[in-house]
Amino acid sequence: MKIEKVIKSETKLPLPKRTVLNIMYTQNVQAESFNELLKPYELSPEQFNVLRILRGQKGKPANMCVIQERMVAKTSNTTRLVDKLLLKELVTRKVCSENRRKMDIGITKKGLDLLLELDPKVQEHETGYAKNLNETELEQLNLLLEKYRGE
Amino acid sequence: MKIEKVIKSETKLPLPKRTVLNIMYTQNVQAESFNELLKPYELSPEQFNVLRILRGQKGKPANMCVIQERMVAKTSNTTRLVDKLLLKELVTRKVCSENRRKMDIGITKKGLDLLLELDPKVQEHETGYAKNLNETELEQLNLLLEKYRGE
DNA sequence: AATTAACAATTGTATATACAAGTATTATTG
DNA sequence: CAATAATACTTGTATATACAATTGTTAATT
Repeated sequence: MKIEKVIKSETKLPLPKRTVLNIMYTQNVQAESFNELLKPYELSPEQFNVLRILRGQKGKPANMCVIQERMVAKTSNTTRLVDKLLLKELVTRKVCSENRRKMDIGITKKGLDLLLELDPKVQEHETGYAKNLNETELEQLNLLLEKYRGE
Repeated sequence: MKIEKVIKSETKLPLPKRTVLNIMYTQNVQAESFNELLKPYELSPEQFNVLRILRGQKGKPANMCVIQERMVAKTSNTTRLVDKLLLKELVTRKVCSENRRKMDIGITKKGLDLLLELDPKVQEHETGYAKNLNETELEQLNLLLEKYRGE
């Protein structure tokens, strides 16, 4: 669906505005379907993200600031995110022995099992969109987005 | 900046996941800078969006459901958004005479003036990103995003 | 015409997020 | 080595958002 149709605009938008909206809307669509996927598991996307970061640590616990810097959307409240995961017994938290200001956050067996269960569904979500483009187009899209951000 | 660097991943991500994250991150970057732009005016992006929709009506008032369907992110609470704008006297609200279930929302002079003041800054924000790509690339990006959504 | 269904908007509530201030610990510096 | 600064995390508070339930109004059905 063209973006003009999404926002019910009769006139064709100027290209810069069109692009801004297209990116915004695409992310919205993507996020929404991801949310649906997670809903039965009562995980928010951010909580899922934290779990995946922890698994990526391969046993080595992560500090709060490490988690924070690895998240796509740098949320301002990792503490409360981890609180929620603790309640569900998906992670562990203890004071870091080397630096008592820091916290060691680890993922539990239950957390790993949950991720394992989610893996195929997440994969499906990702490839579901990706299959709409061929490999060259996907590479192109990634390239254009990076260039667009201008970093 | 490559997306792997953003999330501090040492290994190259598979293309589908890479794309999902790239879209998410690009939207984040864009949204953040737009937020910065609006902050001095104490407007949230959603509030701004509503104002712009109302201006687009060219005098003709809009009902709640019209506003809702024109928003990029279909928020679940247009009422409270409009409440906020009312408090700032940027919009008016009265019961629709033809159908008393509906509300007629209009933009005030003050609202129009605010938009007028914002226009150049918003334009700058949009073209700021757009100038990182040439016109062909921009068209390409829009096309790929639409195709990616697969609608 | 009375009853039921559908529609448009609002309100309640629980949860999430943003931002600032606070606490505890470690590092720096005069 | 005491004082100050910096770091890592937590907490408070105000606002935002999601979702369900509610209210008031109009349309459809019997």
